[in-house]
Amino acid sequence: MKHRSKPIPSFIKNQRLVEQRRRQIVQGAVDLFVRKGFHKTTTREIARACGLSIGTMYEYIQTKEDVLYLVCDYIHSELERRLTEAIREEDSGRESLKKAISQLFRVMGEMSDYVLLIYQETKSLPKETMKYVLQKEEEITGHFERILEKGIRDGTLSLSPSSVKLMAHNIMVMGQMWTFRRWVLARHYSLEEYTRLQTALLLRDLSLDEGGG
Amino acid sequence: MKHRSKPIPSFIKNQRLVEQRRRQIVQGAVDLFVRKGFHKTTTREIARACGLSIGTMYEYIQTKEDVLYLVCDYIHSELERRLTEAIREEDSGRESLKKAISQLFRVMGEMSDYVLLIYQETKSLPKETMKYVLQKEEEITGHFERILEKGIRDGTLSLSPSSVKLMAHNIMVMGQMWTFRRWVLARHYSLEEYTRLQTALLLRDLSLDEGGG
Amino acid sequence: MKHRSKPIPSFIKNQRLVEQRRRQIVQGAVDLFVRKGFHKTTTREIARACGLSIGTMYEYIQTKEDVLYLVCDYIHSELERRLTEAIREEDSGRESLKKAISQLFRVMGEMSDYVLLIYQETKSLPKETMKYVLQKEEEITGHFERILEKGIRDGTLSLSPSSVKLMAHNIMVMGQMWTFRRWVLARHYSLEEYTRLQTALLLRDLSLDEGGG
Amino acid sequence: MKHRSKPIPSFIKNQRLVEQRRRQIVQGAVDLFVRKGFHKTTTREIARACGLSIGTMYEYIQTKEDVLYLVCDYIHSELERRLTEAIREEDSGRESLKKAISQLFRVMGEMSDYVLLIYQETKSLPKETMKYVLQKEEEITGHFERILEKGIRDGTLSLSPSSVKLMAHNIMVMGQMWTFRRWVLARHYSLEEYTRLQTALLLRDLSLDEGGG
DNA sequence: AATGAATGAGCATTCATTCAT
DNA sequence: TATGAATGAATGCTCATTCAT
Repeated sequence: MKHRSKPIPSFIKNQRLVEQRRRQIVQGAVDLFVRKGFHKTTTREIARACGLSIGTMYEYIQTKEDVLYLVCDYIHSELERRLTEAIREEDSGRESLKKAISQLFRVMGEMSDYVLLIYQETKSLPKETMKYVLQKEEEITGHFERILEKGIRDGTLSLSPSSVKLMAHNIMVMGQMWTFRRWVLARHYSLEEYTRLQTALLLRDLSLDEGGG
Repeated sequence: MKHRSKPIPSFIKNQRLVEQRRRQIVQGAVDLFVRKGFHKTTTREIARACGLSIGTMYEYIQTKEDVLYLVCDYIHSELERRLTEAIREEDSGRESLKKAISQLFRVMGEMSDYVLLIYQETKSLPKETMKYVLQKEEEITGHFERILEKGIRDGTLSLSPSSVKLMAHNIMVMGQMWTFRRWVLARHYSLEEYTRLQTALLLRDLSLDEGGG
Repeated sequence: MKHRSKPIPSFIKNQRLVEQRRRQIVQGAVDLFVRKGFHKTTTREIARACGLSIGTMYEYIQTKEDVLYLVCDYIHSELERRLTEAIREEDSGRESLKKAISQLFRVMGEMSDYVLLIYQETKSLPKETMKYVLQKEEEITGHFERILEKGIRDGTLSLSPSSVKLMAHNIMVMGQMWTFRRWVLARHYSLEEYTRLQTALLLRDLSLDEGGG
Repeated sequence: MKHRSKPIPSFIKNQRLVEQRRRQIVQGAVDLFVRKGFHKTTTREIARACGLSIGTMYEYIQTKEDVLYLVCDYIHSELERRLTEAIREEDSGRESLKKAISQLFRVMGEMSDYVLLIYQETKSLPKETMKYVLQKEEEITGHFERILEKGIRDGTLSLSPSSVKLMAHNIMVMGQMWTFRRWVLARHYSLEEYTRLQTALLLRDLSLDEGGG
């Protein structure tokens, strides 16, 4: 199930330009959304932030919600890109998992504002558009599912097949947890400590001698 | 550190009446917020839903954001009430934890719309008000910390003291996870299955023979 | 088939006030529409012209098109009111017709700007709303149908029944013609001349000795 | 007084090309205007409909209102062309009139959408431009004046000279009436019936034995 | 001659809040 | 205490027109 982005119509014919301008729009909007939230950000602010006139901006989008979608899609793509770059084909399942979890925590630490944004504003998207965003989220979780399955196959991880999906989600949630609860966790743990403790917990759940589910 | 609710000024002297009317307001607003989100709900709609005129409603609040705060506070109180009613003084730490986790998943399943609301709209509160909400959240997590500490003291749970807070948050997050990811989890697991699998995972992490942290 | 006006929702509860304010709105809007046309008149101009703030005006209407409907409905009502006040029960059909035609031309002469407005802007109304306006138009024509039928019954007018409707429309159109073609007719005929000539023509068509249809 | 079309400046030198492109523009615009009205049709839509880029289109017109003028002028020309092709020099006045009326009703029936367009949108033209359109309208009516005069001269029609203009306008209005009131007339009469009844009425008014005006 | 990206003034509409009654 | 009419700044979005290429 390969993810397809929702096509946003544009009045502009030059496709290259459309992509460039939309990157501009996303870059201008993302920090505004993070700082003020989607609803409190005005289209005029977005236009100013991305260096386009309001009229020009609207040549490349149809509604303000399109900007939110573009932002969410960008964040997800960035997330996925950075996650997958840590995965090597030749590694064992367990090794892959270790690296992926480590990268997950690092990336979530660095992109926590953005991840928070997705969780808080996805519901502001039109129903149809929201599905695209949720599907992308599921797809990212899918990478962990595949690592876990590889570990089961090559015997380096222990997990019942029916728990694979759940465990993949658990891993993702532990990553996101830092973004949701940083305001309190950071008072007690550094990101490194947090990463170490949570990784230990997760790997122990998947150890051979103990079994899972 | 006992939680104190943020005092919302009112023009009305009769404190009993203030409380009654605010309960009315919360009951009218909460489902609107769940359904449409805070920003897309108008004060007129809230007034209609709670059976007050717009003028009267504003006698009991100062701003629309006050309603959001009252709603968040109500949800948190309800959450805490239902969580604590499952905890018995005479139980062992391990026994308490089992019951509390079981109750947590049950309550999160039932209140998932409300919990989602808090996570999506807290950021719409004024900075100062937001602190009250986050503090209440932390306080609820505190109940699990205290159960874990009891289990360590009475020897029924195994956990390093420095991991207590983290583990309490992990438990809370596993509860909330159902609200955030229900859209996909529910396609693969029933709430009962989900509860059973996650509880097993959590309790195994805290088992005597395996040690924690 | 009694005409019912389209109900326009309002946020204001006091029905008396709604009617008063809507009269204000109509009075403010009608001359703007006549002078500039519906599309070139802004809601702010209407609000200013009727002495309401833009916000207040929108408490009494839902859309700008509602104002157009209110204006059309007002014009039609005024037209009908002035037409019917010339009709006496005790008159013969022929006598009624003479008076009605005379009054029709007088009223059309006086209200020609307004009548023109209806003809030029009705198509700017939403489909559903347009039906109400057209129905009212038909209803006004109906008065002439009934006069013609009376004349047939009392033997003072000669006309085949199947031509009654057509002749009623012919009469109406001759009245409106002055509003559509005043710019050229007025260069050659005074309204009095015009009325005299057209009335003679119409009455001759309905004379006993000649028969109709 | 021969009608001259209003000259619309163009940046393009090649006059042949200007005329061809303007025909294209009119063909693209006319149905859009009929369907959506002048104000609700955008220049972009017109450009798309006539197969020109927006920039190219503006090489051949100066403003959107120029398109409306071109459309009105085209409709009038078409109207006149089809009307005059039914008139034969060798016919008597009465014979000419019969044929012209018959053709008038036929053409009005076929072009009713277009005729309606002129009546509803002429007022959207700049004052100066509007005069050209009204003059053309008057010129078309002039054809009937000339036929009536011929009938007076050759003794086949009876009409006082002072009523010639009025009667010519009456004829035109009876033709247009079908376009204005088709929505109700068509429910009671077919176009054929309508034509027969109205023609009978008009010819009776002009009969020798009865006199006119 | 043709193109189409850029512009920004302008528009209809909303809605939290106030305050006279 | 309760009411609800009044307010107007603010917002998302449009579109005729221009002009550099």
